[in-house]
Amino acid sequence: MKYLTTPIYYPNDRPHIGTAYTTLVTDAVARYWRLVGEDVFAVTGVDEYGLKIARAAADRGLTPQEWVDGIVGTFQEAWTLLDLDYDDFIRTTEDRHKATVQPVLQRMYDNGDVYLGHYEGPYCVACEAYYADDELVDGMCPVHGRPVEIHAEDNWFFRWSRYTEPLLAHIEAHPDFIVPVERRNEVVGFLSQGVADISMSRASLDWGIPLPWDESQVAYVWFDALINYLSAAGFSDDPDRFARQWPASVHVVGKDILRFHAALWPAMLMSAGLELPEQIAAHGWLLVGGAKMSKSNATQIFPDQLVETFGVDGYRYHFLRDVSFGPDGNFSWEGMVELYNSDLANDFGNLVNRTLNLAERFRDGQVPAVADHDAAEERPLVAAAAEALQAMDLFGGFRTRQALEGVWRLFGAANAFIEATEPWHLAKDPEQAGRLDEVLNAALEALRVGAILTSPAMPGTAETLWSALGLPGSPTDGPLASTAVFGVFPASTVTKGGVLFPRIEEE
RNA sequence: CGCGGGGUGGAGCAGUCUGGUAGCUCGUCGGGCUCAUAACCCGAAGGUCGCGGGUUCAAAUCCCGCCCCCGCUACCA
Repeated sequence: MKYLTTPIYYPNDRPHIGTAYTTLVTDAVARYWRLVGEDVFAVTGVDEYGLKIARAAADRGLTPQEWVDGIVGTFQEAWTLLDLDYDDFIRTTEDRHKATVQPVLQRMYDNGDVYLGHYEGPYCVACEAYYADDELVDGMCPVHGRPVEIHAEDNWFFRWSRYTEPLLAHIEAHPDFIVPVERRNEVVGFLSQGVADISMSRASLDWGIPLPWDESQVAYVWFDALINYLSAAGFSDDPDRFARQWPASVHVVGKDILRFHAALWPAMLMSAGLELPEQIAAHGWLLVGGAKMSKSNATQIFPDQLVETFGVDGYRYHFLRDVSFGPDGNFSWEGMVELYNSDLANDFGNLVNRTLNLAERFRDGQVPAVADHDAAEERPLVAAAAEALQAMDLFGGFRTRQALEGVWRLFGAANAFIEATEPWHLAKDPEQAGRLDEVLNAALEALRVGAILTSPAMPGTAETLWSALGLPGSPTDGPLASTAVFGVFPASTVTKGGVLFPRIEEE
């Protein structure tokens, strides 16, 4: 059982390519596990409580619920646009979530990890937030440059400090708990400095989930948001499923929320007496022009702007292939065009086109099955297929880039194979008819395997290719280990169809 | 200040944890092919792996020091 999660996103704007990246990687990895034959449950959703949502709604004269109801659809539409599949979409305003948060927080309370404390400090009315003294700029709010007021409120605090050592021990004992390793080091460094207890409630806000022991306060957003992973696993409404599904296999997150997931969330779970997730996988940012995307500088890019030109699978391939999971990645239009033309139009698309064209032109689309593929010229192709299959394992470790590089080596081998065997010459010699059949069959077989191996990254294209090859079923039927092995392409009727990835010519 | 990340042929990156002929994509140059989306295949040139020291038979990789860039404040994955 593989239970994968994305963060639940803050629905105060439509998702940009960074938000989409997290969801895309999770989707591709989930598809990989399904292809392997694993039972998979993948969840995404939205985080609807908190100050910022309340403010955004108030700015528009709406209730928070009205506001989030209106915007949550833009997330689901974006995920649909990108062919991102999920088994559940959780909203923190749902009853099942409240029914999870309250008992979990109560367990933390009962465990003696919660106490009433006093929160006092500089407060910016415009931000509706407290600041630390050293965050102020000349005594003013760092955001608004306005004077701050000293506010005070009594809040409930979580004894985060109590879990510093147990967390470090857990990380030590589980090397893959936080990946990649540089992110793990970051968390270890953070914890080693010692953590302070953290305020877990807000008295001044009513847009949230009330604490069960003090209904005058609502849970601070992170203390309700993180618990979504339990809610979605069926904690409150499906105990049987919860028993199978928890702990989560992996929480996929961006590096900015790593600490909450790798340091706070496990502490909460320890306090509540629940198992820790097996892994937190944190990726870097997509930079634009070498800098973090920002709304204020209008450098945010949205998926639909790219899908228009590159198509859904062009989009998916680009981010899975061009970006390494751990470090920050640079996005540029020019780079995307280059990769698309090189990998999709030239290597893969053209291979499909030329292979199907050969089959149609010389065999009317009817290529017979042949005995086997042990001719000397076939061997590199067969080997490349086996290596590509092996490379797929890298998906499990989020190394989508390396996995796809491996798959592309199969396409390279197939292009070289066609070059080496020269079927267009074989076709001119009637005595070579049998050899031509073998060659075409092997080339088609490479495409069949390729369709399966590309399906986690490019599900639509994989299906299209599968149909063009005249094959029954679906490339995702799996399990991978038995379907994606080089054999003898079955007798079928292949049809050339249209060009999969038309070249993009820049003006 | 401190914490974290990064500095690898023209461009973008991998490799660093687990030292051992420096790898990939694009670009450039030369050749081949003509089934194909001016695509494909083969070959070549091009790097003192930020700088200086150290450990080692051997360092991009481990250790020490230094320089430069980015994040740690906002929108925000």
